[in-house]
Amino acid sequence: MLPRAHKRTAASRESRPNPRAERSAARRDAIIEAAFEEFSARGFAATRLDDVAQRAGVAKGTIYLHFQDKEELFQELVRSALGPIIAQVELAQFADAPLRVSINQLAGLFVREVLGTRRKDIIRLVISEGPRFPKVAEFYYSNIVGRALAAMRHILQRAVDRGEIKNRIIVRFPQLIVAPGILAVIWSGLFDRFEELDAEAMMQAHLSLLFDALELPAKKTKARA
Amino acid sequence: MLPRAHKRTAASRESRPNPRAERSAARRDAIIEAAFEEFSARGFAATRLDDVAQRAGVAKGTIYLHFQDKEELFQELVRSALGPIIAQVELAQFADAPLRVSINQLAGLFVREVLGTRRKDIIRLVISEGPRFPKVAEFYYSNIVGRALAAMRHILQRAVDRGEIKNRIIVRFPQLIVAPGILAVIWSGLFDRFEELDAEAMMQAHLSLLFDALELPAKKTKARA
DNA sequence: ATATTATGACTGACCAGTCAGTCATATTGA
DNA sequence: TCAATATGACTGACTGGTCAGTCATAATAT
Repeated sequence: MLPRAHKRTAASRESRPNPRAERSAARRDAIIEAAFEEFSARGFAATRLDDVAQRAGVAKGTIYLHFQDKEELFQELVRSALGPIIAQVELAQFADAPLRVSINQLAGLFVREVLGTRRKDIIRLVISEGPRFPKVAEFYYSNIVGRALAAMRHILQRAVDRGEIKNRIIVRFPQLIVAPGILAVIWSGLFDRFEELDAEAMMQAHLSLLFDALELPAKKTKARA
Repeated sequence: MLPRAHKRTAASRESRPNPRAERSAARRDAIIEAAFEEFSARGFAATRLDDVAQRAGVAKGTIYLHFQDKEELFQELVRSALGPIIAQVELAQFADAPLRVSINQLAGLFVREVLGTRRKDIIRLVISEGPRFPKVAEFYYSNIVGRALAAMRHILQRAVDRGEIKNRIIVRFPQLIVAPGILAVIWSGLFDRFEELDAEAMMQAHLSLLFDALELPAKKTKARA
């Protein structure tokens, strides 16, 4: 929910720089920011709202003025982090560019806006906690994953129609395009201290291999028992 | 509480030598099995050892006869689930087979022994909880991920040497081979109810595309700002 | 008999969520 | 303009419940 910009009474004065509502919104943001740090570091169950409050410089009760309960705080955190990129996700499909350009654009968006920011920690959170928070999983699927897949299918189908690519299997599994990105997100949290992984270079290599393969005619599938 | 049923009636004893050690081991296994169910469903922090005990048909104190504490139980759970496949991981590299055969073998191992079993839930657990349990992450890296990567690099390097593949970028990023498998593990927990994903078919498609691409000569990399 | 293993009631720490009270700011009225 | 009054955002001590880990006691095996 985005109940920002409350009632603005009739003669809404635009001059006032610091009305109550503004202060209040700032606190809400501070709480979400603090919740992000704590939830990322400890996971949902192990996070103490006392710590969130302290980090936000706020009393615990204040959290409950802005959020129903711990779970709603978590959901709002995910919403507010992912909301801003939702629009961008669907943009790529409308540009009538060649396949490589369109896909590189989407991949670039992912590398820049997710892997390159703390949003990757949000993705990790969704992966970790999502199964226990149907609302979060649904929001994430409806607003990000589902749309991104649809956009990619659209782009890919167009490329097939144009004859840019010969192998249509990728239209069935557009997930293959982003899989290394997901792996990179997971890797960064788990294994970076054992072995560094250059996510952008890997993504680059991946797309380059993939495009090469897609331009070849599809082979017959081997029958499998 | 569930049926206790622990009073081995005098008659039952003559059949086999049921030494204490055997009974004890069986209980340990039951506890680990129960812990698996509970940890998978709720995550580490939200799992109650009371529930684990009940599910295992054991009193809570019994858990502490086998494991130091909750964390050790969790670690042992991961160990015991992943242990059996460690050996297999390194086997593939010694067979002197063509690339496609070797890699398909590894991929088959993954699909069969991980995606096809409840081990995928263990992987999910490691992904979710690993960042907060360095011991688990390290065990997983040292015994599974690291070895698998090394084995794959070995196989791939040999294929390069033989001229089976022309593009050596994959030697640098063998992660690209398994990325869709990881995505499938995550997908199954989060999004299966919105959109089914045929992991094996996707893996098949992926490897087929990848092999095709690898047989082509590498192109020049585009310089990037 | 007695050593080993199992039990489950118990303890103490911990923490989400509450609510009576405070106080800075806004509104009103003269 | 500036008390007097109203508002509601904010506070933090408190409650009720939960749960990891303990240990005195009981069951069982040898």
